[in-house]
Amino acid sequence: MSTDTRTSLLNSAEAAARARGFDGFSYADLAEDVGIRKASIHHHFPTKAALSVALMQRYHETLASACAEIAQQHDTAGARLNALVEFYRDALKGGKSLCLCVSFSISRESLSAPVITEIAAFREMLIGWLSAVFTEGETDKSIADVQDPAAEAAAALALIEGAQLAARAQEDVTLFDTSLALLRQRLQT
Amino acid sequence: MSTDTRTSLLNSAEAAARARGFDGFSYADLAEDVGIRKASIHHHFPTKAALSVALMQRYHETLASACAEIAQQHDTAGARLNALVEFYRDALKGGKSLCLCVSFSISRESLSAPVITEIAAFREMLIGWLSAVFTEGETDKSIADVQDPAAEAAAALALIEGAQLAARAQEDVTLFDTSLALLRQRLQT
DNA sequence: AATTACCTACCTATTGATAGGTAGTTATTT
DNA sequence: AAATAACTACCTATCAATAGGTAGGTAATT
Repeated sequence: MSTDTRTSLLNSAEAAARARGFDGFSYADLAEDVGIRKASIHHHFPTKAALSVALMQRYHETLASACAEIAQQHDTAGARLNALVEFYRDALKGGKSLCLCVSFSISRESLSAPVITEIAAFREMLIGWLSAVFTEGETDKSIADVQDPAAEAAAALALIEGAQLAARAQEDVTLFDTSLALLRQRLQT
Repeated sequence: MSTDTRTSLLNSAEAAARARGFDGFSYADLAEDVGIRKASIHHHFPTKAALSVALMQRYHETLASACAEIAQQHDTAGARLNALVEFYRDALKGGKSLCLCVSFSISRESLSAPVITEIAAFREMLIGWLSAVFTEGETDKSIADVQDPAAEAAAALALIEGAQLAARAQEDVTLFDTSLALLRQRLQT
């Protein structure tokens, strides 16, 4: 069975939002991309606000799963953090796309309350995961010079998202790598 | 003499762009804010593209001046980097505003070529300044554990911009401070 | 006489959203 | 088994609001 329309719409909207931001894509864009009429999108998502909530929720779930899978596939903290960095690097799509959370944050004033709540929940999930990784990295010595895990987690997330932004600013993935060189150096994979 | 209209327009546009992104403000918004008619804006800036170029150029100059002033007012590298961090913290406006370069980067596809060039120039200026600061911090020992200055500069910029983004995502300045705690710890001010 | 800085009045294209209709499928009743 | 009812997934046509931009005029300054 091919992808159902609802999923196709979410896929198209996610790609558009991550490439152009919340105010940078329209129902007309999605309609053309998916191959149905603009008005028909409202059958699946009554408003753009509802669409963005669904988008953010799915993104949250996807990343929570990805984190869980990473934790399962790698047995040292250094390898896990490295895998998350790789995940974010792939998400860049060569400097053309950002983390959905980042591109939504810029248009914060255009977002509905549930989306804002969902963004906070997403960030807390990631910070929590990173915090656990740093705690573990201190124990298993697979991350060098670990300070307070909570501070490390907040800094790591800011660094990764900032590195994505650097790459996006000039559409050049190598800027992501340059920005993350020092963090990667600390990791034993 | 009160501020001339052109400057008022730039001020209003800069605040709007930093709070809502490039696609998040319109000539109608500016007109209302500044107190002239929408069509009159075209007298000062023929197109939105021209306005955004002027915006980015002025921003570049402002920050270059700010960096120069910081270098003049502080005599250790640690104090200088700390001052830049403070500058970016103030620019946050309590988590409601971002660095213009950051909010423009998200809407990269909506921007004209000259703006993209200007963004690159702006980033190179800042990276250069930071690089010099780290080199100096290694010499005067006012920044702890300095690795390769170029890598440190790229990481510091990503971290600062990422920290801004964290604060913007939840409209909470303390997230900026949490993200930057480890960097600040390294600085002797 | 030009130039500057605004104005009114308008234009076209696009935005998200609505109303109302039509096939085709599924479930319920007779 | 046939008829009815409801639902799903789309459609066309249209809406008011807003987008950036243009034409042409006016009043003041240089």
